[in-house]
Amino acid sequence: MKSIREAAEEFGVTTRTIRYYEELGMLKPERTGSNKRLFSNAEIAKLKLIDRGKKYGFTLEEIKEMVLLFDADRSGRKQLERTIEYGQKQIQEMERRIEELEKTKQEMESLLGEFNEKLSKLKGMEK
Amino acid sequence: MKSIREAAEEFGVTTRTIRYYEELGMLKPERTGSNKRLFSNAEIAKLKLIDRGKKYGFTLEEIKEMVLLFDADRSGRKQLERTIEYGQKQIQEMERRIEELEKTKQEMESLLGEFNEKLSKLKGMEK
DNA sequence: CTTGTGCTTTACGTTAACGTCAATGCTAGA
DNA sequence: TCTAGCATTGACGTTAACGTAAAGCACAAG
Repeated sequence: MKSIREAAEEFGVTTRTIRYYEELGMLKPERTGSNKRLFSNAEIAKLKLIDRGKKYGFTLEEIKEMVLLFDADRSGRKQLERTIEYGQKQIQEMERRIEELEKTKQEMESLLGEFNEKLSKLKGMEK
Repeated sequence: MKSIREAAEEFGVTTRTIRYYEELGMLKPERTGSNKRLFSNAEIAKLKLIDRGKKYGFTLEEIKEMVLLFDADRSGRKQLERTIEYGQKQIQEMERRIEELEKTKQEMESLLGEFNEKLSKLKGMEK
């Protein structure tokens, strides 16, 4: 069980940020007797998901949907099926993004290739 | 040469958005005699880069740096070297993001694997 | 010629994702 | 017991990335 400060430092965010995520319903930390937040392993795992999600440009609303996969009441079969279906959509979206990233990366690499050629020519000329 | 409207429609954004990118110095379209914007292939290529960049969460400021690789005055050797160096950094950053995306994707896949097991058990029980 | 349609700039409005500040409360240590 | 250092909940401020509205210019159709 970690305090809000420990959790915040682990992910390089402020405590305000963590409280904000709670406001949005993404986190549900327990409380101590004196009303202070306590973060279990499960809540820390959700923070990890949020951290990653932000880095590649999902909105908090989109991330929330993912996070809820960890929270969902999976007791019923119907609920379980819906969760799986939604999860698969998320995975497809990630695959799409990976492809686009690689496409752009390749474009930049070929652009840099051209620049390198130009540079070689310049080097050849100056001797 | 495309009009601002054609360019906007090609990327599913408004004309306001395109003017905003110009405000930020990311685009420099030519003008007609009556002061209307005209987008060459090079400007459209930059818009393509912006479009991609946004999709995986680079800020416009970050994207601007990339776009400037296309614009840079590459006449001098020093300038060319700097451009190449910067481009390589951008590529590394993309590689980092691709790795993270794949890591998260795998985590979600294993989570979904667990759910599928649970679902199988439920199905087994109900018969 | 004027009416409509689309472009122009200028300027203020909006939303997400926090930052910052104020007022208050617990609690460990001098 | 008092105070320093954390936590708490409001509440208002800020920035990026546009949206929206106003006022005017250009030009093709009727």
